[in-house]
Amino acid sequence: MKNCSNHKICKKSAIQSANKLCDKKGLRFTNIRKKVLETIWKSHKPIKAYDILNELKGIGSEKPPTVYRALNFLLENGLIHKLNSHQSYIGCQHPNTHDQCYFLSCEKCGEVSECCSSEIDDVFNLIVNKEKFIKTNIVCEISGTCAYCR
Amino acid sequence: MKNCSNHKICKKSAIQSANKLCDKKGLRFTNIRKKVLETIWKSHKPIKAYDILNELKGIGSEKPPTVYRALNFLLENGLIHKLNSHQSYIGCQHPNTHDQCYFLSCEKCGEVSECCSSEIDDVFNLIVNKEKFIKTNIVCEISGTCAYCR
DNA sequence: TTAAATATTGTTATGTTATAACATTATTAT
DNA sequence: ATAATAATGTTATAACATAACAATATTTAA
Repeated sequence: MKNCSNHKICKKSAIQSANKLCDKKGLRFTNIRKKVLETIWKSHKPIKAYDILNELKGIGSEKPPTVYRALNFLLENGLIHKLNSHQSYIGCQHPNTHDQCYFLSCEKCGEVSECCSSEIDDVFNLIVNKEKFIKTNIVCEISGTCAYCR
Repeated sequence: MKNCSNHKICKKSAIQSANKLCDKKGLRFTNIRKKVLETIWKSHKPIKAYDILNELKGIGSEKPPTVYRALNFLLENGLIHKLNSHQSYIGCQHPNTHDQCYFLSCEKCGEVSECCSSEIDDVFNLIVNKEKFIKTNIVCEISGTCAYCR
C-alpha cells in the first residue's frame, strides 16, 4: 500500500478528526473509545476484536464487551469499518465524507485501502433500480495483490 | 423475491446439476454433501451452518466438522456461496456459468438473489486496473428491501 | 447544587461460528 | 487383495460476539 508516507501523522490526524466529529455531534469520545481507535490506527492493516482486547491489557478494560461496545460506537459513527470477509476492523480514511465504502485488501501485505468511487456507486444504483430493490447497506470487499506488492 | 414459481423443481434441478457437475469433474457427491446441499436449497434464504447441523440430526452426522467439510466442498466447487455479511450459506443459482457473484439480500423476507452482471464486473475491473491491483476474490453483498416486499 | 435521568463501563456468563488433531471407514488405483 | 487416497467420525477447543445485570460517571433539570 504505502499511500501514507508518515503513519504517525496519519494516525494522529485520524484521532483528531474523530475528536472533532464527536464534538460536533455531541458524542463522548471517551478514553476507551479513543484507546480502541488508536489501536486500530496502529497500522493500515485490519485488526481483530480480540487482538484489540490484548492490546488493551493493562488499562483495566480487557473484557470482550468493552471492546465490542467501543467498536460499535466507532462503527455507528463512521470512524471505522468492519471487513466482513475477514471479521476485522479498520479505521475509516475519510469519515463522514461519503456514504459507501469499498475496500481493496492485499493478501500479501495485509493492508486494506478504501476505494470509494462514484463509478461503483453508479453501477450499484443502476442494478438496484433495475431490480426495484431499495438498498440500505453495501458490503464490498475486493481481495488480491496491491500495486506495492506486485 | 418470488422469482421461482415452483421451488420443488428449482431445488430438484439444483441437486441434479450438482450431480452432473460432480460427475463431470470426477468429484464425489456423497450422501452428506447432498444432504447439506438439499438443506441449503430448502429455500432461497441463506442458512447458518449450525441450522444445517440441526436439520441433519437423525442421519447420524450431526457434528460441526461434518457440516463445515461439506460446506467447504460445496463452496470450493461453486455450488453454494457464503454470505459474509451474515455468516450464512446459500445455493448458487447458476453454478459454473460465471466467476463472480453479487447478492441482493432482503431484510424483510430474508431472501437473497444473485445479481451477477457484466456492468458490475466492468466497473470493478476499471477500479482495480486504476489502482494496479490484481483481484482474486470479490465479496459484494447489498442489503435492503426487495421488489416483492416494497 | 443536588436529585433524577441517562449514558457508559464493569462483570459474569454464555451463545455462536469454525477448526485442529487424530482415529476410523470407504473408495479408488495398482 | 493390497496399498494409497479420500471421506467421515470424534473429541476438544479456538475464535468471534452478545445477553443480562450491577456499578459508576455524566448530563439535565428542578
